[in-house]
Amino acid sequence: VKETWRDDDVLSAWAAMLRLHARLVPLIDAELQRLAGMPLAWYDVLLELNAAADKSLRMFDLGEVVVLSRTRVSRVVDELVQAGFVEKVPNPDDRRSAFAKLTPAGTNAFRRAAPLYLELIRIHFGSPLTAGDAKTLRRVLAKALAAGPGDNST
Amino acid sequence: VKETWRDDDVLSAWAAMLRLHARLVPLIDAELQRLAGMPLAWYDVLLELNAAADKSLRMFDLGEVVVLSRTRVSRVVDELVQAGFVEKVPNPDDRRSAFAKLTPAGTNAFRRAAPLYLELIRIHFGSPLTAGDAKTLRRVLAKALAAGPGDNST
DNA sequence: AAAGATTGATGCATCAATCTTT
DNA sequence: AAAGATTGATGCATCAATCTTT
Repeated sequence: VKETWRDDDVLSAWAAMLRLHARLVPLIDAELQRLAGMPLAWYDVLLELNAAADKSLRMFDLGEVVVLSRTRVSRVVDELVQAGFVEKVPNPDDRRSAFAKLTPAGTNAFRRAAPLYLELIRIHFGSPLTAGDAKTLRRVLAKALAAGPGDNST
Repeated sequence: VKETWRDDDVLSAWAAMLRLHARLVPLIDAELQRLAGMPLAWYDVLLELNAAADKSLRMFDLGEVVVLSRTRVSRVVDELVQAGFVEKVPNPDDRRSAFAKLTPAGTNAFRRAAPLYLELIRIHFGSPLTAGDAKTLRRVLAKALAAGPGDNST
């Protein structure tokens, strides 16, 4: 194995990421629940739908873009439909599939939650970092991420 | 709120971390299971016990140091006792508490698993990164982590 | 009463099976 | 048969209650 970096750095970075994630995700989730009345999974779906053309996405595509398993997306969208934030729209071009589409209530809920979410990330994740740290972190994590699928493990 | 960094960078870094974690952790866990016959949670506990003085740690301290909830530690250590990798040792100084201690079999299991684990981290996490990337990532994540508890949210 | 730890009950995420349409 | 999606069953993680010792 040819190595271009020291093992220690890669390993420590990995360990630090695991610990940081384990601390921050439950914290942010609980705080978002408290302040905005919705879990992180809801926010994630609302965010992606809000950014999408026509505020709607096929269930399949939503599964690709969101940090949830494709199966989980079905459950979460169900919850959001119950809450009145999303509606299911049949796809006229392919009747196997369906769109999830943000309702006006869903758009409002997202707009109310967004600044609270941003504030939580700033405080809990961003505040110990300098401008350069944040920029660098973004760049390196994006690079690691880009190497991703197309990944043929095994 | 005084800001020293651009929101975009912090937010993108956060999103990238969520996505990278969501992709890598299940992958590493499955691969470690396949190659070494143990889940990540076992490895984590074995690693910490192996590094500890006398290869043993109070359950409480193990909970602090490991990426698992204190409750979960009880379950995982139970599994490891069943597997013969860990034994429970009463604490003579305080009979409320107990030590988890690595058995010789546990030490061997850890020694066999460690190079496989390292290789998985190198391949899936480290390979897209340069030496500088890894070093920087380590530094910045460690900084974010250090800011952590002592954290008075709410 | 608080610290250290475990455990029954619950809730959440995933897997495999299933359904419909292409 | 494969694509898109859902759902019943299962397995894992957490919460709250509990137990023992300090």
